[in-house]
Amino acid sequence: MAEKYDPVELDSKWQRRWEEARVSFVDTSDGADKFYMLNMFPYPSGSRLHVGHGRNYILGDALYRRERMAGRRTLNPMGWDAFGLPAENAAIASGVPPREYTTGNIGRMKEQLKSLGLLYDWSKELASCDPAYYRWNQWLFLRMWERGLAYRKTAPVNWCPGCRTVLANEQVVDGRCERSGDAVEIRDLTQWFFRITDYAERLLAGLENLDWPERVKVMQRNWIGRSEGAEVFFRVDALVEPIPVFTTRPDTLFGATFLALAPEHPAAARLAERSPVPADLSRFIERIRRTSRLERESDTGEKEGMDTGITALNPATGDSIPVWLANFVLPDYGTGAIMGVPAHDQRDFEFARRYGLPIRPVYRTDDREPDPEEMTEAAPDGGVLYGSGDWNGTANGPEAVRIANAWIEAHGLGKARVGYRLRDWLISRQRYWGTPIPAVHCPDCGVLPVPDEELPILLPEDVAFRGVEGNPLEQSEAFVATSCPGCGGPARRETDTMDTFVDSSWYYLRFLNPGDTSRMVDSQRAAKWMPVDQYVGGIEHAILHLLYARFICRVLKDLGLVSLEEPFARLFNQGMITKLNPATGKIEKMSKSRGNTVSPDELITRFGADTVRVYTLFIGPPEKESEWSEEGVAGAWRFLQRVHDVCGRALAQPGGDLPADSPLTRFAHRTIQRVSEDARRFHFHTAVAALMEFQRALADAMEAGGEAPGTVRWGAELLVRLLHPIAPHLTDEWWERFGHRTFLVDSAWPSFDPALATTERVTLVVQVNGKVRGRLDLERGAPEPDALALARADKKIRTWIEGREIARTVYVPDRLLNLVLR
RNA sequence: GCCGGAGUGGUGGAAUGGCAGACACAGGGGACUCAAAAUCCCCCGCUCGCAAGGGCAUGAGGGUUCGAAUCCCUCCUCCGGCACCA
Repeated sequence: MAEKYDPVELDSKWQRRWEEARVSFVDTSDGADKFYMLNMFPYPSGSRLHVGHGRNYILGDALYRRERMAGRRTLNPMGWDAFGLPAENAAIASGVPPREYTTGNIGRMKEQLKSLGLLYDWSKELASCDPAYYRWNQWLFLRMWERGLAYRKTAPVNWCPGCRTVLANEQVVDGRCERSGDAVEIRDLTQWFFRITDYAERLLAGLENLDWPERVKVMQRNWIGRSEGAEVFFRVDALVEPIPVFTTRPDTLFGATFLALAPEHPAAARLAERSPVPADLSRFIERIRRTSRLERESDTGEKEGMDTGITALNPATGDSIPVWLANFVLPDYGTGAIMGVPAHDQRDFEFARRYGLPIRPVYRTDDREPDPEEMTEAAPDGGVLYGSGDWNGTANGPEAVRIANAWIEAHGLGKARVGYRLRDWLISRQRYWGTPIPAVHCPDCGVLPVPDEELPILLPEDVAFRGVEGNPLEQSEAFVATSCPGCGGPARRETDTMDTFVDSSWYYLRFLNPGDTSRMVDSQRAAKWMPVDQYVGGIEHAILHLLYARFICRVLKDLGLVSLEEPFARLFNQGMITKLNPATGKIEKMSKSRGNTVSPDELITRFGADTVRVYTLFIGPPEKESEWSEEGVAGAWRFLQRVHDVCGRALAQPGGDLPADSPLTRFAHRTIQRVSEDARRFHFHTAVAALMEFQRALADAMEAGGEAPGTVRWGAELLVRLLHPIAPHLTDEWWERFGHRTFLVDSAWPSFDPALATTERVTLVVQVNGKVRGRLDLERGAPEPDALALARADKKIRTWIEGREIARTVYVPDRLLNLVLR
């Protein structure tokens, strides 16, 4: 009987050995056979990892080990997305300084990752809160500023009263702060932005050839939200300059019966002044502006507006049309002003009906002109243009838009234009724990960039958090007081810090030269190692992080630092782990706040890391969500016990030569094929199933005897090799006991002989009229006549075909014979 | 509302045009044991039948095909994303 399987001892033994041998170290100055594998770097939170987090890392490590065994020089680095609000909130709650808090969390989290047997190249570890890292955020910011890609503007912004900071649009979910859940207010503040909209077209085009999940690409496409149309100028009484309007339907220009501006529109206040009812309009503007984003968005049905009493000119018809202010016109999309075409736009229709504005159809079908009086909703697309001058008779569609655009341009009334839903990236945060923005405010010279030589602008560490209102950096006179880089006079530093998504938008490059003090990116190493070949992380980053990273990579390309636009060649999003929430009685995503977490720590102590890994990978297809089961863990444990046991018995067998052809060797080759294909698709759950079957076959063969000497031993060694990416500790142990002196990650992934990955005999399914009526055992590759003869002779099948004519046979060799009667 | 994805035993799931339910979990039975634990073996979709065997079954309905969980159409449900985007 083999000795007891003691996983805890094996865990510590092999984790120590791997670390001592620096088994995961990669020299990135050499790019030969490179494979860059990357898990999204985590935020080092104060709570322990649960098995839901574990899935991401275990999957990554299995892929990494498998890629190593396939012979690639695989880089698998890890770092820390270490800036962010929780550390600052902890400082406010408990007084622990953010750096101390963060450093402590990193230490604990690193130990936890190691306890799962994950092999990261820790020599490249980085943390975004390290000045050696964030100084390059500042450097990048300055380069972007020089190029007009970073700029300041006063804008109505999303303000989270709970976090006391501005949020990006992406961080507002259902009108609430994605982090704290507070209702978001609208405030006017001067903020720093990155001009991501300049890159909208390139970001959209780049999606085409990415090997990414389709759903993520679709989400990004929708987020960028490209639409083709035209910008048309409307002359307005009482204003000198015309109001530009963006429309995707320039072909309906003759049907525009009113103009509507967002209350936030720059011209709205001036229109109010010159209107017959200035006070009413001012109140309306104020009321809409103060409305929180939540209310304005939840208010989907209520379209509200106010007539300015001023008129504009429809440039196509020459008619006077009223100018309104309306709450459904968004200030930050298009031009913040629309032409209202009630006959052909549902929103405009509802607005026109509510306020009695004229409705003028411009498309008709089959000689029937729609009667505005009878319309209950905007007309559906279709028909041909009428009442539209030269455009009359054109069918609804792209051609009509083309004709309209040409006419508008020819008459100098506007131009064809592409609009995007995407808005510029607001990067200012009125918080402490982030990268200081390297700008200086001088009373004489204005806002000036910090000279490169002064970088990094260090975050002061002696700042008070408890009982402090506003941005803590403003409290630090030592930080704020400086001299102007222009005139040398007294000046004040910018106290906003950068959104932490800036940190995570280029860290994948920094793993190639983490300690480099002379430059942000090592272009030569980047040329050798980029792109990341396989990126693994949660679907929750489908838009934010992944879009920003693709943007910054393009900026770095334009700066000449890298030569590629797409940083992540392949992306994989693992599904969440769910579990019953005792509070709600529902199956929900595992999270600390829901109180339904399972800690890997206890499981590792009881069963060892390999059991946690096997079960996590076995639980289901990794791209889907899966429910955690305590009982399932025990099943994984039993499997590893059996592997241990079968290896123990195989050790007593003679080792040696490649075994001869036998049922077991054929099953083994088939298993290599299955596991290899499954691993390529990340389907470790079916790979584990195949290995469970193989383990059983091996044990049965041992029991039965009859295999040639050496075959069983060879099979056990094969089992250990195939199982290594999934259960590394147990398998490295047995690899050593079997007399090998290498680590399994440094051994070759087994290859199979296609001729042996099949059985010699096959079970042929015999169908009669498509229904299974029997099975035949015959030699692989048997010709159809042989199979047919056997089928006719079969007693069971005969009863089904007796006395009837076979009209047709369908024969799929080695699989199926279908007899179609009559 | 629009755009994606999914729906298979008691449960997680397998099979992506060719034997539906691999592999597990739970459950039932048995072996070993003084006993228990552990371990091992057998059974395990529904239904008719003593049995041999038959019928039904992959959310619902229809279609294509010799053959459909898989492809197509309509509908239902659930999950995710977006949502006055002009």
